[in-house]
Amino acid sequence: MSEKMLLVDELITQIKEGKYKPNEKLPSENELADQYRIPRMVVRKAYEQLQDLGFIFSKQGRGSYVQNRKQQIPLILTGNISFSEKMNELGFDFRSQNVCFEKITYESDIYHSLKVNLQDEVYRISRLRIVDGCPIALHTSYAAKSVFPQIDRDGPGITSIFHYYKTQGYKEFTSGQSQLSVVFPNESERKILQCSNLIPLLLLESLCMDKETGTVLEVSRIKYRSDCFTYLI
Amino acid sequence: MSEKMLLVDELITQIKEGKYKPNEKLPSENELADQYRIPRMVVRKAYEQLQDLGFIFSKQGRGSYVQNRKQQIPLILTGNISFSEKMNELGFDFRSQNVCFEKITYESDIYHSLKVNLQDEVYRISRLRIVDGCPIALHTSYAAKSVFPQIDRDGPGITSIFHYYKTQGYKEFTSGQSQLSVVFPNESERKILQCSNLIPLLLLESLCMDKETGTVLEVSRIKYRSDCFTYLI
DNA sequence: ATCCGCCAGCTTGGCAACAAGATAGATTTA
DNA sequence: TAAATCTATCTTGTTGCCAAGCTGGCGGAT
Repeated sequence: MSEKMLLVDELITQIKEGKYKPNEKLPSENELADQYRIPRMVVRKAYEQLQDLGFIFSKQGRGSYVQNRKQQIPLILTGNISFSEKMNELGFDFRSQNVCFEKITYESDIYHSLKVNLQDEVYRISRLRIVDGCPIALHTSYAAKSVFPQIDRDGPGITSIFHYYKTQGYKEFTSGQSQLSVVFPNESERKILQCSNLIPLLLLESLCMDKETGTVLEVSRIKYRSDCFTYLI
Repeated sequence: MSEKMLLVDELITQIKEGKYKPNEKLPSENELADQYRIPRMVVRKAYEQLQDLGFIFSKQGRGSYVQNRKQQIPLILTGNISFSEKMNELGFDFRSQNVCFEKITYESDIYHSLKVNLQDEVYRISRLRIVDGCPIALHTSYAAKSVFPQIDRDGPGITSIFHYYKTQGYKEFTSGQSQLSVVFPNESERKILQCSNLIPLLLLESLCMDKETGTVLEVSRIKYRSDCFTYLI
């Protein structure tokens, strides 16, 4: 197993160093196997892992090629300006797309964070963040009907949640302590974010509260593709 | 390929839900293959990926077993108190170990950040952070001899770098803007951190400066095992 | 009764042969 | 001549078989 890992390490280094350019063909499995005096299956497994990691893609009958990597966009995590403002500041072609709106079944941690009880209706609103045509983050908000009585009607049209909050009479916001962790995408997230299964996602969880009253407006969960960003904090 | 990913997803979910307990034996490759009506090779590949991800381990002739996962320790990232202070605050059995001290060859970004010139000697000091006997972070500092004239003599004995700075006459520190990204461990990092190759590491890069004079004391690079922590910011 | 060795049957690991897809060039055909 | 087809050869993908390792039970020797 270690042989595979070492080969993966070496190939990643070579790709990053630019020995192989994007869309350039890599050595065939047999060539590499002969070169390193290792079984082809080891090279195969290494190539498969590089595919999962999003570094290369392979085509039967053709060969394996270097995937062109996303640029690393520096992103300011702190401060409570909205995502679109952040991106516009940096001068990126940015758009947002509502991908999902639905009522959720009871989830204790979310209901607890929102400070609502079991009978309350809670809705999930997911927006996909797209930069230069490339989906780079999935922003999911959980909001209660008891705070936003018309959420079930308005929900499907929301693309900027901060804007919606303002139309509902909330002017200034504070965010609770944010929690950061690393997760891998599940099936649907892979499809939506168009990434392979070993792209780590940076998960940022926080609460958004009304500055004046302290009302919890939403539980916010943002999953950023870690291959697209570096974060400044 | 998609079949493998779906199976990996499902098995991870089942492990997290506790369907399979730590050190419990998983179904054999053939059993799962029969159950899901898929080739054994698909199950094999799924199991191999779960090994790389640190969820299971396999023994030839025995079977595959659930790896007991590390607990998720909440860690406060912000503030400029030292790592050991942070951990003591949380009441963890914490120790630190000097794993490496050596002069580095020229690296433009580090030299630039330290604001030193090509002739300067720069040393790398790496400390391994261990909680409850489990290595969870690798803290690497780069410091110049022009700032710490006796660094080449003192270096090997340093375990707390903040303490060393204080002995050198620096009292208060500020940290520059921190940059956060996600990387995978290389060969030596895998060995030191005792983790498999698909454990994402949270890389936190920052500068440490003397509050009074603004002198850049070090470039700091901390690699945290993402399976051991959640981060509060 | 107890111990030891053998063997059958399970497990994961590895490999070689084959399948399938693509391509380039030679060859055939209109 | 030009287009179509065949073929040799390269590529990645798949499969099935056997090796290697472990376990438990059976049976014979002590």
